Amino acid sequence: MNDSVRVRFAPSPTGGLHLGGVRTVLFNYLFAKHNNGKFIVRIEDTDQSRYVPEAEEYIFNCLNWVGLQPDESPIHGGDYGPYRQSERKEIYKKYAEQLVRDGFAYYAFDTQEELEKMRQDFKTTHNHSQQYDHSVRMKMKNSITCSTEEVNTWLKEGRSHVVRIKMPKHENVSFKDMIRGEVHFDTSVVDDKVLLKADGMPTYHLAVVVDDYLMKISHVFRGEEWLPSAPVHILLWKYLFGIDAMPQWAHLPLILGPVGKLSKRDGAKHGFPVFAMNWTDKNNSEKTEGFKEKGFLPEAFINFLALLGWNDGTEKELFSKQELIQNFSIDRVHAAGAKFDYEKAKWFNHEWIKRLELIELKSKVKDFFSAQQFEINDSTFLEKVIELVKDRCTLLTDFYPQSIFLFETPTQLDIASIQPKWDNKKNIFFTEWILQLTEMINWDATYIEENFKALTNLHNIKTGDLLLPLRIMLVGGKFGPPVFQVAALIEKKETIKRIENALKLFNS
RNA sequence: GGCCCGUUCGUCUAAGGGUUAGGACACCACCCUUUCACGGUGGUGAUACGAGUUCGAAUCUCGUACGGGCUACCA
Repeated sequence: MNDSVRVRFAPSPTGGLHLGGVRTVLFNYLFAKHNNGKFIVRIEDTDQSRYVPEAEEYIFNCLNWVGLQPDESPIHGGDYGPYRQSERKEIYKKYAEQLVRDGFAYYAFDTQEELEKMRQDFKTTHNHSQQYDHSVRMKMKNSITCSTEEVNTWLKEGRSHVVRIKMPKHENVSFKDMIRGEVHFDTSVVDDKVLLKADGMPTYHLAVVVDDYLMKISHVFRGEEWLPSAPVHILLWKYLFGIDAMPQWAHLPLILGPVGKLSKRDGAKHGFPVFAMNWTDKNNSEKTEGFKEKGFLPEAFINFLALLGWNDGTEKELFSKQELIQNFSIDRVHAAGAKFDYEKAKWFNHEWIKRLELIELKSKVKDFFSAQQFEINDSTFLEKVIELVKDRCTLLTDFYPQSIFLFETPTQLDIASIQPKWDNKKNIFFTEWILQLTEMINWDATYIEENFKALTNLHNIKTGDLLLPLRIMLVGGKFGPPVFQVAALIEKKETIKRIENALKLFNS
């Protein structure tokens, strides 16, 4: 449809990658791929105080895990680099100065203390926090209020200063959002945002406009939290590159937690992950659990994320990445925020565990066993195990408890649930069954079951009364696949061994 | 406080003037299952409120209420 589609995800390397961040990546990616366009990742590392060195690598690891690979990025290369804003510092400075020259921005020399004083002085019951805007601009220390000589001297002295945009008074700025339609702002209520900080780094507002222009970004998908600063960006586009060159905007609905915008805290409080992968905060060693380690499949993860704010208009809910690419369209993204539902997320995962190719599932299950210090070598056996238990596994972490007894003898038996009804009659039955099992030649589930039932008849005991004891003997608890299939899988020798051991325990 | 965005079952959503307001998750009941699940059938459950436009409004308009976001030399 359009081969000049270029979109970008622009994370700030300050910590773990949030659910909402991944959803933004997803919509960018799907839009790009649907339109044969390019998906770019740009690192917005302009805040030196919040910069976390490990975060960038972590972000790319997450993208790798979910399978949303960038076409261009600091590590994938590309023709529009550098892709880290810290490496583009000089570029922004040039544009900031151009804006000052053209009268769209100005130097401001106010110290932190002076800013604080201003906010206090102008604070009223009706104005919680006074902005640095047209109403106070003339009372502050900047290149509009001070003489040219003064300003030049300060500049020469290297006095600490920022560049601020000069918001026009009473101008209507509007643009067409792809999701929300026309959105209007009165520039009088927008403040004179800082464009270039005292350390020479740009703020987001300047950098985003400059880089989107230089990197030829055609469409911008970002979270709804950016909507209020859109007028600043629109004006910068107008001043710097012309409104015709401006990309199309789409402000994505927020992903909500139990109270407001979903946060890391919500996850900790309610026991669900919020980050894509495990993240450890180096400062306080605080660990935050990720969807990957929690046992989610990337297929399920992107599937439920896509359905948070988008649907294809049919009742279809299960989409592979390819299907998402094919069917995605921005006009089916809706405007209201979506509350994250962990139960539904788990349902998606369960569905994907059931439908994923055995080969792919196998290696993941193996990894989760390794995480429990248990190495699986017999791949064919593992396949049988997966087929047998996958219906009972919602998360990949469930495979271990749901099938470990197929690999090794259970150490803990739930004796309590059979003890009250255990008697010598049952003991005699099992003792005799062991003898029959020893003679058995056809070791398969149906055959074992038939044999078992025949013997219960002979002993005049209800089969149902013996099934649970057998299950506890072989599995250890009241769960798991059909008990004769368990016996078939663990083989004759092990079955007999487990019954013998359990018998000793039950009778003591 | 100001500005901006939003509002259909508890949750995710369909229905773009005419439907008994549909589906999915969760929940409940029954069936299947001599365990636990899967699966199957059915059920509870929603258009925030008030005006207007219209023969007819969940759908268009306005107001109110409520929810959310922003209001940093953070993104």
